[in-house]
Amino acid sequence: MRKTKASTAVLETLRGSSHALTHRELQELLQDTCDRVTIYRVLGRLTGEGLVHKVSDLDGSVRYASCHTCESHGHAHNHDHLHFTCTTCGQTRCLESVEVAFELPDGFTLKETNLSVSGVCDRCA
Amino acid sequence: MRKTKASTAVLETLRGSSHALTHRELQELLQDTCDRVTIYRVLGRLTGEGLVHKVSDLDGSVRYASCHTCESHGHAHNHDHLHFTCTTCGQTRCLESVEVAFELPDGFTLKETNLSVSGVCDRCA
DNA sequence: TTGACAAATGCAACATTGTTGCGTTACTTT
DNA sequence: AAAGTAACGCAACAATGTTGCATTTGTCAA
Repeated sequence: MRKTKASTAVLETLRGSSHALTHRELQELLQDTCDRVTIYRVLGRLTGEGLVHKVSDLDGSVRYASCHTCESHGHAHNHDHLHFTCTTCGQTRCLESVEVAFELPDGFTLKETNLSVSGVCDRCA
Repeated sequence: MRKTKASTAVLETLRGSSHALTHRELQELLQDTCDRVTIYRVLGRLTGEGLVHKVSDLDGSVRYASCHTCESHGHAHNHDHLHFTCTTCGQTRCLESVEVAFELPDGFTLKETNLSVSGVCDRCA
């Protein structure tokens, strides 16, 4: 994957954000840095590379967040943390510290996870 | 909420399915029973009533499933079970037997959950 | 440093998914 | 049976995501 104006801008924006961003939010933040379509393609590549992960909310809206803790582990990516969407401020944050425990029934094998919950966050409490 | 041709058809279809259905799948199954828009509105009402729940997959696609175990508990709905999407057959199923345990940090309060994982299911193993 | 190849971009067009307004239909209640 | 309102169909719109193709731009090797 090449280092381009668009890809670095997207990655920097995601890294600079405390919460997960939608495509729309990214587009607004990036203004005229690059095209709408390019953002989609960059996000696709970044998630493929494991630098970013995709979160689908309870309502079905899709957001992206940079992998803070993940990168340090090299290729053993672990996105099994919880995503919290605050119903007051609307922000979706990665709660990387929260361990989620579950056991799949016999015959099932695990590949990826997307664990989202909603409620009121600490800042809005 | 009134009992209409559309609402009963949607609910029966969801109840008769072993897996969660997308709007598109429902539309194909219901053929000319009702309009596309009506399906959206019925699904909205059914989820509001707690007879159906909405599942957002890892990839962001939205599915609906009838609440099998939930209904028996009356109004204390519990959708905290796991949703499993098989990457082989593509079906998303509710694993109601799987308990998911996690603890939110101080200051956070829980409202709803959407716990989705992917992998290979028992039938495709 | 330069040239070449391929990846990445922009643009336009399209596809899918979900929403809204409004006049009409059909449940439910009395 | 009548009335009131929820639900419907249709059309139009809005939002989100995808694809094809000509052009630009990183990257790598000479």
